[in-house]
Amino acid sequence: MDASTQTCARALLEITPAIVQAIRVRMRAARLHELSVPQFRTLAFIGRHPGCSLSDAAEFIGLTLPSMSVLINGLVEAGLVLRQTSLLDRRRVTLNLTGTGASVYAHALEGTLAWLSQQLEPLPEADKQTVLRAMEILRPQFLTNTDATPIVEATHA
Amino acid sequence: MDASTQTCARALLEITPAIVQAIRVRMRAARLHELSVPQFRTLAFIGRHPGCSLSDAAEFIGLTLPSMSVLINGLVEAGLVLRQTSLLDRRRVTLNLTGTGASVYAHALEGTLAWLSQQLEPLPEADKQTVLRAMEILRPQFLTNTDATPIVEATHA
DNA sequence: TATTGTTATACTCTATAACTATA
DNA sequence: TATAGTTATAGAGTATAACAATA
Repeated sequence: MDASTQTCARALLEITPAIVQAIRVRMRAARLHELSVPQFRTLAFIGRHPGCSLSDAAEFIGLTLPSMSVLINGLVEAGLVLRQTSLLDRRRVTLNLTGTGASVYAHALEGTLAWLSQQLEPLPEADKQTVLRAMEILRPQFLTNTDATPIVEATHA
Repeated sequence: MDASTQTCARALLEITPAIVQAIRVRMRAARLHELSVPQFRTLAFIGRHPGCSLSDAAEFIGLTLPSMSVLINGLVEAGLVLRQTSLLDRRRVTLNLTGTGASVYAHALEGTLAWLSQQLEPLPEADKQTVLRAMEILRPQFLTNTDATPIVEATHA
């Protein structure tokens, strides 16, 4: 293991949790949309993968199946997600955003992006490009399965 | 707000929570060191700022004072942190790592870094440099007060 | 028998509100 | 009166274990 890898890992371990904590604090403060970070990420995933299963979401988000089941339950009760038994395999569940879910997600995304953009705005253009490239580099290392889910039974009610 | 800022913000919002979730899962799986991500970050902060107060830690980590009080309580009970009343201002509390705390932190850091390095190792050298530079760019935007705490009453028992 | 998901239970994390002690 | 911290209480998030339904 070379030195640059270690240095890079150490920087990631120090900085990324601070960024996420800042996002969490901000999302909690903005009472407009009552979403936790995992709920937000789950809505995003379902939006990108209409008709996905519970397991798909759990694997992508990094939660156990029971935890995701509970999380989804909350989103269903809040009217943001539609959960239906799959017609092809009655063991499976089919997840879609409701109209409300899509708009709540869009609203939360907009608000969080606006705040995050404010934080980044003072940076020189070159720095923003560097950050963007870094994220693109890291994406495949940490986001598995981004587009592997078959799009079936999408209703997007 | 220009487009590159928005794009950059969107990428950060998508990728960093996934990285942190992966770190969380990994830290939980490695039962060697029973530390949550906030506990780990708090130990790191106290290690870098011996003799810091509860408020210092709370502000840096991004928790409320009661939440940090509870978190510290857990670390004290686990024998990782020494909490003493300040001699200069008896309202304040002075935090230091115990010997156990320092070694538990070092061990957790080592284990997590080893895993994280494995994830990064396949990347080309140039990409690692880009990621490292991105983290250095983001550090001052999201890590307040990194070195502002006066180092007093450090015992490091 | 294997797979998908849910329920039961418990523990951690975190917040707000109310309080104590010190300045 | 203001500040530093704790305690009380409650709610959300997550895990493991046990279960039910379907393939």
